[in-house]
Amino acid sequence: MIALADCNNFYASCERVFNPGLNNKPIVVLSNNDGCIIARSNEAKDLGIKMGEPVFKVKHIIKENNVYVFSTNFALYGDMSSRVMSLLDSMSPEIEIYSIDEAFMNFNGIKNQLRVANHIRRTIKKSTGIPISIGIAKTKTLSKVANYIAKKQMKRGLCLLTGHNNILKALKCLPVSKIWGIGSRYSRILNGYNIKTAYDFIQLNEEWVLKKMTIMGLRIQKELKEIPCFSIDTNPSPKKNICTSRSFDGTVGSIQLMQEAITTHAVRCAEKLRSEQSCARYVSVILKTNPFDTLGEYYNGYKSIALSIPTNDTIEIVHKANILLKSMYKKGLTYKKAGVIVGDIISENQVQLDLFDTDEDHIKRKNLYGTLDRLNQKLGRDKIQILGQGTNKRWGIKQERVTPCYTTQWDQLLKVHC
DNA sequence: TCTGGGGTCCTAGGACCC
DNA sequence: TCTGGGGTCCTAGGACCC
Repeated sequence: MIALADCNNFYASCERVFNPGLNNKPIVVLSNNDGCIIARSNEAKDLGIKMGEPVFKVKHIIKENNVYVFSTNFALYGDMSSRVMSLLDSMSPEIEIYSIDEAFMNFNGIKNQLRVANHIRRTIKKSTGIPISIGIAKTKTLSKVANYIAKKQMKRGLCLLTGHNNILKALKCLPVSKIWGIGSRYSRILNGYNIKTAYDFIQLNEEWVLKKMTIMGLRIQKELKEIPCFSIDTNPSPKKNICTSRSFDGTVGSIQLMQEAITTHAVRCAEKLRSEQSCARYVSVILKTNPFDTLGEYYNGYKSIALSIPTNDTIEIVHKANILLKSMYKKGLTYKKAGVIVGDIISENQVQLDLFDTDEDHIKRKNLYGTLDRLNQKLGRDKIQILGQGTNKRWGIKQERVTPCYTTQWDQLLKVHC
């Protein structure tokens, strides 16, 4: 059995912890630049304020009802999250932290599951001030359903969803759009076939689901039919890419301002890489014009570039990001959003060393063979050899292929090579 | 006037190799 | 000169989540 613990209205609840006078009052938390609503207390939900709605559309509701408005404070939310998660961890044999405010717990073999869940709930509330709901069921997707019921019906924030008939009954009341993994797009498609509820969805032919909704859709369907397809991942794999991006407070046209933004984001990416003790093999820059400006040209640029060596070095990442920016930037356009992605992330102490170069003259200048000699000397063994030349398919550049080399002496290698 | 940020997974199709 | 198919890697884009 799987239990899903989900903090209620997490960001709003965090603000309340430090200001109990806000209890029972409507609260909203806003996104960057105070543009969108990203969290609401129950009172704010009751006023009809929707998730993700732009603030200007609900300004009148906020004013008329004295809704308390907060800008995001991610340092606070992150800290509160760690406290909640470490408590959950201490009370459960296995947990998977799924997001800032959610965790799956392995409840296999636990007797009196509702009583245990209730104990967890009360402990979290007492120790952190954060209210949580817990849904328990046989699969992850069903535990999501159980959690939805726990919140909806205010059953003390608990729901144990077992028994075939009970499950079917619950699925009959659940709109397809509320199923975990089925978003607005698939909901619209399913509704078009008159599939309105989760119950309707599980009646569908499996081949049809596979064809229309890929393997993910089929797994979701099986999970709703009590066949587990997603297991608890207690040791999540490291990130595959890291992104830092922001919308501007308005639009930006000048290349200088864009460079400042890209540089800031690139620096942040490098910091995140180092804090994870990782290196990235490519840098991407994203530029977006204002998608709501129907008159302007919509340009969603996305480009990548190989780094000569996997790196987490700030200077190198900033440099590459700015080169990309210059190649993508179009004069005359104004941009609404800019970002930097670093990807193909590998662990810092398990670096596969490839030597790339963009043209043969450059290789000669850098004296690749000399570099290799020094590298091999440094490593204390004659291990890295040039295997041949070729065009790197991924990046479309000429490349000297060398023996892959896994090393923990990353700092030294960088110093020697650069 | 004002519309979030940070991720993951899957697939189709092209390029390339043998 | 023309012709083939399977496997794999890679990219772009779509869909989703919180």
